[in-house]
Amino acid sequence: MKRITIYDVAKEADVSLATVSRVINDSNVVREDTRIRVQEAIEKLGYKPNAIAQGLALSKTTTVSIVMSEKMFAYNGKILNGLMDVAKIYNYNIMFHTTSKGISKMQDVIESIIKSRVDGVILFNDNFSLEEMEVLNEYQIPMVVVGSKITETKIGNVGNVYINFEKMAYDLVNKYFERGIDDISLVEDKLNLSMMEQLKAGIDRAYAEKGKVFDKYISYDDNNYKSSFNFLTDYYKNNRPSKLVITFRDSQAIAVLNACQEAGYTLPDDCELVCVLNNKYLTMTRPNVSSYNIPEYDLGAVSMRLLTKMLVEDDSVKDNKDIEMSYVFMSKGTTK
Amino acid sequence: MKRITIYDVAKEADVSLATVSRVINDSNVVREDTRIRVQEAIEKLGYKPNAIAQGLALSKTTTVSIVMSEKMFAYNGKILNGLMDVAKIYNYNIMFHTTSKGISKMQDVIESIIKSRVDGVILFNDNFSLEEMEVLNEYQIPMVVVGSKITETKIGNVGNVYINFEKMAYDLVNKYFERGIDDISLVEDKLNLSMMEQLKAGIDRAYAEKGKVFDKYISYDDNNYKSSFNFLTDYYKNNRPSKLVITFRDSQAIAVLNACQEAGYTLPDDCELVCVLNNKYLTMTRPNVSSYNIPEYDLGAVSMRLLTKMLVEDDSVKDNKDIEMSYVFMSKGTTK
DNA sequence: ACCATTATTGAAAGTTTTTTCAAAACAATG
DNA sequence: CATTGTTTTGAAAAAACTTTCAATAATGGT
Repeated sequence: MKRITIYDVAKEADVSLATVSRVINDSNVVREDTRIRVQEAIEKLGYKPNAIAQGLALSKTTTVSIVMSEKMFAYNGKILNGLMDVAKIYNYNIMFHTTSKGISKMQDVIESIIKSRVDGVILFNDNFSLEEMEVLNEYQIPMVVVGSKITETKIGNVGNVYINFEKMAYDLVNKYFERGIDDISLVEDKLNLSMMEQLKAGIDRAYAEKGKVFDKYISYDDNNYKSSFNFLTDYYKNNRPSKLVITFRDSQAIAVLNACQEAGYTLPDDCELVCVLNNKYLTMTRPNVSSYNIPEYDLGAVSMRLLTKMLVEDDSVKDNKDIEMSYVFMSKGTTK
Repeated sequence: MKRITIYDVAKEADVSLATVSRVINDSNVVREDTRIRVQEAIEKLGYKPNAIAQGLALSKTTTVSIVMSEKMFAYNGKILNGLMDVAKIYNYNIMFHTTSKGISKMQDVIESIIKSRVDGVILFNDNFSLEEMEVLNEYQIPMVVVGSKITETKIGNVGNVYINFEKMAYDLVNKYFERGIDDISLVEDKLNLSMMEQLKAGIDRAYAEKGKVFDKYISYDDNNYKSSFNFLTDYYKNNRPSKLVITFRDSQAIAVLNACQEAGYTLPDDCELVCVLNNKYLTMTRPNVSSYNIPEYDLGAVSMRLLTKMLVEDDSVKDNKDIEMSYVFMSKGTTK
């Protein structure tokens, strides 16, 4: 079965391909009656423009790449929905890439991004490096980094839509300082390095201002909940929990909650608990876990919108490529 | 900055483009010393083949589309990982599409799939219809449907990798029948229609064989956990829970669990609870919720592998396009 | 009815690759 | 060294579109 092309439509409508091309691209120079004739031919033959050929002719694929680490995948459903929705609005296709730990994996992804000639890319700020961004930049591919703040803004055409985790942690710690509490611990997370670093930085800054140094990290191999729970239960049977425990992800928070309870403590009286990333599971525990409501959908939507603007070189983004998103603390059952 | 093309490489290496094309495609007809010369030129200029032009020349994009409903997105992290991993192995790019409820949304996705000339598509069996598959089929696009069993196998080139939910429910109900229990209820789920239908069918079949008819559906608007929980708490304060409650998703199971406990019942003594889809959150409750361990990653991996075989018209798939995946029941704390 | 505009169309070149077919280079044989 | 047979290479066509520029058609004004 031969695919029908623009030639077939041209012949059917008895016009040249130039004219057919004009009608599929909504050019306004074509006369009304011929437009109709062409449209009928398109309809009759069931013609669908070949995006590949268009891409070649225009050097433009109306496709953007999204790349994130395999691990973070599960946590970003809503961000992805935001990204997808606005991509749809602006008629961009999504090419999806995941990176895994292996050394050259991000290299492979970059390779395929370059070969695919996508118009732009959205990077999740978890496990890629500066050099990798620079490669993309050499190829003039606009990109936006979503998640946390990027430190190097030197590199060309890159936007950044982020949550200020440093400030979040700084403010949180200070709030407890004001209540006279400085017995705080942080559950480490190896999944999202950059965000974690920023949280730590914020805590450190708060402590430093009081002339103290923060060092209460609770660190363990948290590959699965059960082992985390066991580790923590053990831990809390031997150590009194801090007055405030900060975790990054829901499963860590729930592990802390359950382990504390297992060890005979009650929250929030013996120990307060704050989870950075909010999600629905934190409302299913008893008590519910306090957390930050981060506008995940918006993070995605705003990122993609920013990218679409960058792609058409909208002047309004020239100096507005850094967008800090706000968040709100949701006090639930594990904080006073 | 001009993108460098195969011409530039040809000139640099002082050969024709045909030769350059041969070396990038690993053709074995090129002499060793010229191959090296060309490779050096490629290296020197940093040439990356234009996948779009290749796509046009070959009528082959080495890209496959994955389409799933926006709602189901969050539940399919592992399946997607499976899909991505094997796509990477076979060097396919992934185009990602989500469909939302609106009437024409799936139409839009199909439109863009056809225009993109992807080589194949993976469909999640949630909210698309037979007609939509037929459109894809008209364009000769091989597809595999992943998730639950498809009823119509009439349509051409489609594979199916699935869990037999009908049998799962049938067996489960019978197991309880054997124990003399027939007071069973099912929490309805509006998200994943096809899988839900199959569960119902299995339950119905088991009841029918006993000359009974099943009608204990617990149905409510479960858009968020809180409202589900409130509804169910209310419900269980006025109605004794069935001896067995079956739910589809984790959040439903947890809502039932918490609501029952809230209403003063203990599990599994007053009520047993089985959740069809297993995930880590079901091990964070007390007691842990019994569920079926479904090989999600494998569902994805097997589906993609099947598709890659279909794409090269591997004979071994000719009559093996239906693959039923196994699952195992994990008895945890909510069943005896 | 004629000229000057303006609107509409088509021919042809350009986009970057693969592939076929013929030509050129090389090797082997008598 | 001539001839045959293989390898290796290049010219040109093909893939399906967009766009520029020139040509033609339509319109308005006189």
